[in-house]
Amino acid sequence: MLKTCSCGELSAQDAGRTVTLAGWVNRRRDLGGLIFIDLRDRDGITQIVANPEISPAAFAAAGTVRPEYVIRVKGKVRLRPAGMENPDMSTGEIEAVASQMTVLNPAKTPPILISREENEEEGLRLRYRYLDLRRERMQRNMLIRHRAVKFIRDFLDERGFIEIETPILFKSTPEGARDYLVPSRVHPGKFYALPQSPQQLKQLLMIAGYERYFQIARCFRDEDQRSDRQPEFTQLDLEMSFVEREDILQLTEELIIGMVAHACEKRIKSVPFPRLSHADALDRYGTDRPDLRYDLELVDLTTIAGRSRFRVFTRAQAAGGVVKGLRSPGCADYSRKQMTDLETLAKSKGAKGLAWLALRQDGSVRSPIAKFLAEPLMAELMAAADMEPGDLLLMVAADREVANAALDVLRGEMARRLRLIDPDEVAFGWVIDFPLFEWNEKEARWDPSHHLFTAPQVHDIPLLDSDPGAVMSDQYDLVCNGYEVGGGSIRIHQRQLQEKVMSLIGLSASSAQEQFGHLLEAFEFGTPPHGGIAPGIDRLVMLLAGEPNIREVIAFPKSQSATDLMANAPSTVTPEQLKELHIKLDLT
RNA sequence: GGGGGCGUAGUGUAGUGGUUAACAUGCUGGCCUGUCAAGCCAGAGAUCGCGGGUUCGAAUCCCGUCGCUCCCGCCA
Repeated sequence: MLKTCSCGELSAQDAGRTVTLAGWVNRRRDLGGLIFIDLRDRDGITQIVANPEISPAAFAAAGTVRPEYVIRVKGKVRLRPAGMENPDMSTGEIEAVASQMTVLNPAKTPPILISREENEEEGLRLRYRYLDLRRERMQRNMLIRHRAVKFIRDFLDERGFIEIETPILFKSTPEGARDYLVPSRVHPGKFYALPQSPQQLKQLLMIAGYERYFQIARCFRDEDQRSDRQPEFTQLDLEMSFVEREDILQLTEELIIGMVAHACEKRIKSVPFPRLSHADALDRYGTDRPDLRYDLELVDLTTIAGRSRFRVFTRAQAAGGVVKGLRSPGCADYSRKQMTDLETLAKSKGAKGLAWLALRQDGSVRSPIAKFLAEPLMAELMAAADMEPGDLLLMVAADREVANAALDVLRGEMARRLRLIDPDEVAFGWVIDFPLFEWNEKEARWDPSHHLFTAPQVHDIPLLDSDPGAVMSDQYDLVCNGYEVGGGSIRIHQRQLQEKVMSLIGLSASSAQEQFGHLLEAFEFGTPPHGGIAPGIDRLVMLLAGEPNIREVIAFPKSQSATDLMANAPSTVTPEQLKELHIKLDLT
């Protein structure tokens, strides 16, 4: 090794040792007759002093180095002179006095400063990702990610799970998201698909008798990006045989609790994780992935509001829609501009407008729709929303979906404005009892609300024939801070039931056979009841690290248009490559 | 596919039709033996994303286009 110890490990106890350090010049402070260098490696920073009276050669070398030069320094560790300690540095009690200094490699002035963040355009950080990754923030995030994954592996290993790799080149199935395709050279006109998840493979591993499987699995989906979505992402994919829902929830909960304690400084708000049904989540929070860090629940005001003379309310009710409200404590004095901002937010989710009613401290009411509300009705509305003097009630009248979406975003906005969010806290919860199907208006058929391998709850199986929309599934989602961070289910393990679900979602017997024949066949060779879950590693680590998007916890993420700005991928290939793959381009 | 925001020295910003495009930071040089966002002095550094148009005159107005980003659609 070119170094005897790291820049982060030295402390007062090392005083007197002669050490060799190697790393990057973080900063240099040239005082003329004395030069200080903050030497950085992955482990930390140690201050180097170059003094011409101790080593003229090292002092001369120190004069030539610049930020990001890679250097090697031999020197004696000593306590800093009294009063010169730096309490802001973990190594601030000591410094290394250079007796030798070698430049291992000089560096051009980097386009971004490593030692400080300047809120650069993200494209620039991605183009020079190897420099961005040198920064403290990214090194910290990579470390949190490593610790989280290491904990997962150790935890599951102790519980008898084994990690098994599954293919990256697999089979396309038009269900679900768009596939990334890989052309086959030896089979002209045929394609592999990159897995959207190892779902089928892990079920086949259960059929194969492995009972407890997991994988830190890369998944690929060719859909448009969001701040919490990348074209390739990582899941903890796990599956168990002979389990019921409760077994998976318990195991996952224990895993997450340990991981949080192990990987970061966050506290978990509630243990055990609160559970709510899918229907409850929508009623109370307007979303199936509620942010449980704060209360602010929605109230359904449809029946009261429907008796008002306000046409927007009565029409919504008549059309089968809802009027739902959100009490905003202490916001009765909101200005017109503040109200307009909230209305703009509501409209961004499809609401036609935002009705509101403020109960002033003196008991008087301020509301643009006051003239449509008789006094007793107004009192009823306020009572239903638990209004106290000083509160503001925001109301959206629309179909249920739009009202929920608008109030969900308003709820988040009010929580920020009212500072109800503790940044050191993460709030996990379970959403359970999902409907097995959602009605697809456009295609006039049932879609699986999770995926087509999800088992219906046993007592609802008879409803598959009579009322598919009422069938509840054994699906469960893990949510955290308003993100879906994992989803799973008990799976179907019988061919007949699987075929029934396939036919209900409009899959013909022939295409079911073509796409899933291997799985259907396997079901007939002794398939144990099984189930599992797939927590999203990127989103979890993002929340543990307190980052606003998953790119900050991925070493080499893609841009929103799915490009790699550093390597410049995707890129063109040679005509020869295309010919081998039997591909002709049509770029019209 | 659609909507919003952003694009000006290496970096972050200011600059809403009129001299030589400003400030901070970084960079280069000089001075400086206890700095740690070191300090002081001097200096270099911008075809204002790109293309077209309007105008006597465009960083600024208009059209197009590219890139980054946020959102909708999409994401079993």
